[in-house]
Amino acid sequence: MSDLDLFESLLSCGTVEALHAKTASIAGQLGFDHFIYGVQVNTSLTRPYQFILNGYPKEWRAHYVEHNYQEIDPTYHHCITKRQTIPVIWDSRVFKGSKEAKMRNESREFGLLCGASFAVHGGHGEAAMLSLASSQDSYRAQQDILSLIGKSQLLACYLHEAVQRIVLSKGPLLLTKMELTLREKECLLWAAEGKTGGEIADILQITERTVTFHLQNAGNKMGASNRQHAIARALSMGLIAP
Amino acid sequence: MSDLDLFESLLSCGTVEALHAKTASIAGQLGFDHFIYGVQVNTSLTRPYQFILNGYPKEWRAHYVEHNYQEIDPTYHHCITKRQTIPVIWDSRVFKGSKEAKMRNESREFGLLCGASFAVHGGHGEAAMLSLASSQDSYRAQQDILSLIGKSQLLACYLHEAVQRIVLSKGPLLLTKMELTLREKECLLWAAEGKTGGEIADILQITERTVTFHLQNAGNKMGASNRQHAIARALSMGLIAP
DNA sequence: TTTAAACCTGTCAGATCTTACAGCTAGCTA
DNA sequence: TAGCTAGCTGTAAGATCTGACAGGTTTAAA
Repeated sequence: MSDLDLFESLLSCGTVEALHAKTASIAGQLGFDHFIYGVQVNTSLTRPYQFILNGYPKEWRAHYVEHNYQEIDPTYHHCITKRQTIPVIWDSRVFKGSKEAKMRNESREFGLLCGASFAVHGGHGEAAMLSLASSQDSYRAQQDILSLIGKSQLLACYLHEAVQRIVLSKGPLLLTKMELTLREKECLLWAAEGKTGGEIADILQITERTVTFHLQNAGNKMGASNRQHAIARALSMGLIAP
Repeated sequence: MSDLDLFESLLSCGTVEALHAKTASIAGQLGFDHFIYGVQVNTSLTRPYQFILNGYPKEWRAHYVEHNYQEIDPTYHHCITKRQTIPVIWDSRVFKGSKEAKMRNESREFGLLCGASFAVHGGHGEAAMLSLASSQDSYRAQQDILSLIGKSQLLACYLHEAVQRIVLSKGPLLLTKMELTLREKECLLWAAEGKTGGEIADILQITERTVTFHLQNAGNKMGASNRQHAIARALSMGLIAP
C-alpha cells in the first residue's frame, strides 16, 4: 500500500472514531507514538469554535488545558494564530522563552520527547494543525522526523480534508452553506474598505438601497447583527479578502 | 544538504528572480522539469490579483493564457476555486470532460507529460497552487511522482511562505509595528462582534462617549475612514486576533 | 411552466455613528 | 515643574445604518 493510498483511506472514514483510529495507525506507521489534530474556526472572535482529535496522552492533554497552555504554546501560535504555512520542528529555538521551555519540559515528562507541528488552512477561514510526536529522543528519532517531514505535512492535509468532510460540513456552522453571492462579496469588500453605502452604490452603479439589501442578506447568512459584524465575520472566515 | 535545508533556503531569497531560480533548482532535484506557482488574492472580485512564478515552457503558458484555459483547468478549480487542501495528480479522472481532455493533450505536446498540483492556502484569504511536471511519461516517472508527493507538498508550503515574505516586504502596508492601547483593542474586538457603542459601554463599564473616543483613536492610528474600516484593518493586520 | 435564486428598487422612522467643539484625572519622565 | 500619554466624559448637528413595509426583472434549473 503506497503512502498516498494510506492517506486517501482517511477520506473514506465515516465517523470521528474511525478517523481517530486510522490517524493513529498511520502516525504509528510513520514512527510517531502520539498525535493531536485541532481545527479552529473564528466564527466568533471572543469564542472561536475548536474541534480536536486527541491522540496525545490524556494526562498531558488535561495538564495542557488546565494550565491554559494554548496561550503560550509557540506551535499553536505559529500554526493557528499567525497562520503560517510551513511546519515547525520542536527545538529549543521554538520554545525559547522561560514559560515556553517550562511547558516543553513538562511535555517531555508525559512522553512527548520529540516531534513537529504542521499547519493546514482551508479555504473557509479555518486554521488547523497536526502535531506528531515520538517517545524516543535519540538522534535517530530526530533524523526520522526530518526525513518524514514531507509525508507528515501531507498527512496533515489529508486529515484536514477528512475532518472537513465529516465534521465541519455537518457541524454547527454549515460553512458550505455560507456561500455569498458575487454582489454580496463586492459590497462587503468595499464596506470593509471603509466605503459608505452611498459610495459603494456609486462604485457598483446600483442604488444605495440595493447595497443595503446585499449587505443585509450577507449579514443574515452569517448571523451578523450589523454591518461591522458582517465584515468581521466575512474576513475571519475567509469569505472575502482584505 | 537535507530536504528541509533545501526548502528553507527558499525563505532566504530576497528577490523574485532568485526565488524563481531556486525553485527551478529544487524542482529539478526532485526530478521535475517544469513548475508553475500561482497565488490569487481576491482584492477585486471582478479582477482578482494574481502573482505567478512561471517555470513552464513559455509557449505553453502563452497558449494557456490565449485560450483562457484557466476557466476550464480542473487543477486550477481544485486548488484555487474550490480551495481544496489535498493534492491532485494529473490523470484521466481529473481531465474527464472533453474540453479538459483536449487541454491536457495539448499540454502534453508542450512537454508536460505527467505531473501533479499542490494547493496552499494562507491565513489571509489568498489561495495558491504549485504544479510540478515531468517531461517523462514512463511508469517509472509516474511512480516517482507518487513517492515524492510529500516532499512536493512541502515544497509548495515553503514556496508559498517565501513568496509571502517577498511580496509582503515590498507591500505598501508596513504597519506591523502599529500598536493599539488595551482599551482600543477591547473596543475594536467587541465592535467586531457586532456590539454597538452603547453595548460596548455597558460591557466595559464606561460611557458610550468614551467608546467612541477609543474607536476613533484606533481608527486614526490605522488610517481608517470609519468604524467598519478600522475593524477590517485591525483584523487583517492581526491586531485584535484573540 | 413553475420554481428558485440572484439581482434590483422604493419609502420612512428610529437607531447608531461621525465629527466638531470643550475639559477632566492619573501616572510617568525630562 | 512641565510635558506627555492613556484614559475618561460632555454636547450636538448631521451623516449613515437598520429594519420593516412593498414591489420588480432576469436567468437557469426542475
